[in-house]
Amino acid sequence: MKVLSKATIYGLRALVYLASEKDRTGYLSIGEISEKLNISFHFLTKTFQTLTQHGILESYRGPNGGVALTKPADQLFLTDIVHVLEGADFFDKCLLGLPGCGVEAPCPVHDFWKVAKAAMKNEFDNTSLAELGEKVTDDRFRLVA
Amino acid sequence: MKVLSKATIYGLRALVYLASEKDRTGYLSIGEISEKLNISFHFLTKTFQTLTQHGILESYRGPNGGVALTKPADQLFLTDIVHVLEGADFFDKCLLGLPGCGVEAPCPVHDFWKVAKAAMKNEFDNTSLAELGEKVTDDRFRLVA
DNA sequence: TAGTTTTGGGACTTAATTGTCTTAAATATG
DNA sequence: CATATTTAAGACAATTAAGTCCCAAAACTA
Ligand code: FES
Ligand code: FES
Repeated sequence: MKVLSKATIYGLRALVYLASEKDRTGYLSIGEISEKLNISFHFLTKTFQTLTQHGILESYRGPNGGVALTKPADQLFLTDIVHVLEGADFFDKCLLGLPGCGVEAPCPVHDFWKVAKAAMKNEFDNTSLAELGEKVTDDRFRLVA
Repeated sequence: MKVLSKATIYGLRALVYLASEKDRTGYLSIGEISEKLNISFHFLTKTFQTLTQHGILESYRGPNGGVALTKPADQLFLTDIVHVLEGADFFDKCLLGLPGCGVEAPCPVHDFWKVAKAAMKNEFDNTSLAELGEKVTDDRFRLVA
């Protein structure tokens, strides 16, 4: 069950890492993050550019530059990130790929899919980067294979 | 939120169509199904071959040939189809793409993802093609755009 | 048997995703 | 000002997913 693209997965892992290092002041370089998380530097850079353009991250160039969250991690939720990286219609898709789920006539799996989607959206809406970052800081949860 | 591949989506739509036409005896041709559902004939044929090879469908060649469910539609569940078309590990994937979800150390979203996955698996386990086919027969649910 | 219909299987093409690389722009330091 | 560091931007390559096509094999019809 592949729900998220690689770009989103890497972006999310990197953002959680950023949140988990909240004690460190200033910017964290993409080089460090990609190395620690074992993600391709260039690929992560592209994803981070998207996040910067959409106001999730701010970036700074040059020595001691890098990226930082634009807001406190407890004000950034999974839904925010997923909407940027997967599109605003992320939670509006028909399980059978038909257009207009919830708008046009439902497909035969709509009844339960609607419920499943709503439950997932609710979790994404209420899960902050801060919450996830703490779990990593506490070291009982992994961010890398 | 793209959960299923096109092959699975088409296969599923076609199987539900098959279940919805349960009054018709004998085989239904792939040509008819692909036409009614607006699916590429050749692409659907490939997916049907996979389903035939895995005992979900039986096929018959020649005039009046086609495909038919191997079992009554109330004995075929979404999980069966998805396991054939998406792989046996469909419900065992980490949301963040890490290997060994539920086996190795959990990632920070594991707690809620585990629950969401289990809920979905439960629905897939208990939803039969018969149930979905009926909804289509009753004509309040669509299988095509 | 010849011809038609239908699935089977594989080669092939196209499109999307994923990953790599190169160069430019901004910033800091000496 | 020259050089090093770091993100920005986009070209390019590799891989995977999606879709098309051709011909063989099986079965029926006449
Ligand atoms: S219409 Fe298919 S899930 Fe809503
Ligand atoms: S380990 Fe990531 S969801 Fe289970």
